[in-house]
Parts: sequence; structure tokens; C-alpha cells
Amino acid sequence: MLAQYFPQEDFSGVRIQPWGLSPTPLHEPKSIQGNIFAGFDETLLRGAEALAAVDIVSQKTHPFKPDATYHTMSSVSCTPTSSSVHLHHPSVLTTHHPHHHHHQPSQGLDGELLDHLNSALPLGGVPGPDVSSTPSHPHSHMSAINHMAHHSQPMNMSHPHGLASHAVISGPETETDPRELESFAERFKQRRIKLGVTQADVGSALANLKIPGVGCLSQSTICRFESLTLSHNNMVALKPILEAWLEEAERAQREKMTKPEIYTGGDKKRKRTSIAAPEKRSLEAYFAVQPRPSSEKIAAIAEKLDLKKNVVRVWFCNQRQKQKRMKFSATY
DNA sequence: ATGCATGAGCT
DNA sequence: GCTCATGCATA
Repeated sequence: MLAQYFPQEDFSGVRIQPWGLSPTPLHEPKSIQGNIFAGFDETLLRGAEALAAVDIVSQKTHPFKPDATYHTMSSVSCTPTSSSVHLHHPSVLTTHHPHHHHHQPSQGLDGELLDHLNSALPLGGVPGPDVSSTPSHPHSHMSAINHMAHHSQPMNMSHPHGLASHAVISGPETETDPRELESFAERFKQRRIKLGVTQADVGSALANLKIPGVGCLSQSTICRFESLTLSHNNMVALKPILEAWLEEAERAQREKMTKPEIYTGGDKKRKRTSIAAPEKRSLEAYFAVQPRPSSEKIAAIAEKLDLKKNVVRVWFCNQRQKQKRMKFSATY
């Protein structure tokens, strides 16, 4: 088990605080990317590969191809165990924002690239320029949940009570303090366990709350919430829901305590592709150099590693997503 | 607990 | 084709 092997980049230099401040990302024409790399694509790939290692060296001839991706879409249910509501993708929580932009790989040329190559991997040097940017942004407009949770809007700072004693804060933030989220997550887990409920149970029980737009969630998601491995926005969106569940669950239990005698008592599976360690190491090397490879580069990488292009693309997407997750909140 | 995947919404 | 939220399958 490799706990979180987070790209050192995140920790290396800056301790970014996604929320709070917005560095004001900017757009940059990606057009150049193509040109810049076009020429020495080979070089790049090789460099990364070389650094990446040692692995490709000996096993140039792959033992086999981990290419086993056959998906099937057959199951549409959302009921892990016992709920009845199946809102598959109620599109709950969709926080989409215009988007931040890491600068494009406009990194200079050879020199700089090599630089990256040299520092990025071996010692976890700061790979530089475009390390993740801030997910934060002024407004959060999650479709359903935001409403149900009546998230404060940019100018709506009114609280029924003087909760926000420190009002006038810099923004729309209502209850998005990372530390608050962290402590809530911990409390949540503890109380959940005390109730003798599993993560999966919670997930499916959510549907019973009948909160508009909220169906059930998977064990994965509950787990991630508890371990803070979700994006900040995702955490914020889920918190009120889980909070509601918790209260309801505890209320229900108290009721049982009071009157302890009333109650009496197909398809094909999706196969998970498994990327072999050596290939994975190569991918990581490439990622260190260029987290957002162009389609062409992805194709090139895919070919070199003998993986399907789509697998590579998804891998990069997931990798990027990983970097944005909370977790480093442990830095508090 | 986590890796790889899907799908929605957006650009 | 990307980001994000989320899930199935699996270690």
C-alpha cells in the first residue's frame, strides 16, 4: 500500500491554499504548445523515459499488455444496498467554473525542459512553473445542492444568527474553512462508527433523507469524504448533506432508545485496467514534465508504453484530479 | 482505501 | 477534450 504518493510538487515549495485566495489564473493560448514541442517531441519523450527509468530498459518487450478494458454499461442502479431512490446522476453538485489555468507548457525550450527533467524526478525538485493552480474562485454555483443548502451568495452574508461573527471576511465563504471541514469529517466518522453504520450504509441511506436532488452515494465517496480526499468544493457540497444524515440518524437512534420495543425487528462486470508498475513509473515521469500532454503526445506515450491511448488520457486526467484533492489539509 | 472509468457540462 | 463529481472493482 503506497499511501498517498503525492506528487512532491504539491509539498515541495508552495503550500497552496486553493480557497481563500485566487491567484487569478489566466488563459494562455495553447496553440504554441504544439509548435514548441513538435520539433523535439522525441527528445522529450526520451528524456522522460530515461529518467523514468530504468524500467523500460529491461522490459522493453512487455510481458503482456495490461490492456483489458472492456466496459459494459448495464447496471444503472444506484442502490448499493437498500435504498429505493436511484438518481443516477442527478447532477448534483456540479461546480463548474470557468477555470483556472496553469500556464501552458510555454516553458522555454530545450534547456528548460531538461531542467525539468532533471529536477522533477530524482530529488523531487520543484518542477516549476505550472504546478497546480487554485481551484478557488469567487462564486460557486453548484446546481442542486447549492440551493438546498442555500449557499450564501457572493453578497448574501446574512446569517440567521450571528454565527459569522467574523463577518466581513473577504468573501462569499460561508463555511468552507478547511479546518472546519477537516474536523467535521473526523467527527462524522466517529459518530458514524458509534452508530454502527458503515460507509456504504451511509451512502445508501442518504436517499432516505429525501433531500431534493440528492440521491445515494457510494461507499467510495463517503470514504473519501471522511479521509478528505475530495476536492474542496466537493467537501463543501457534501458536508451539509452528511450533516443532515448524521442528525437524522442520531435522532432515530434516540427514538429507539426511548421506546426500544416498537420495531421488530447481472450482468457483465466492468474490468479494471491495471497499469503495470513500470509503465506507471514512466507515466509519472511524463507527468512531471508535462501534466497536460497534447493528444499527439498522449498517443506517442501510449504507443511507447503499449497502452491504449484512452487509458493514458484517463490516467493523466485522474492524475491531475488527484493533485487537486484535499488531503494536504494535514498541513494544518 | 484507492485505481481506473464514465458522464455531464463547458469551452 | 478538459474538469469534476462519482462509482465499480479490487488490493
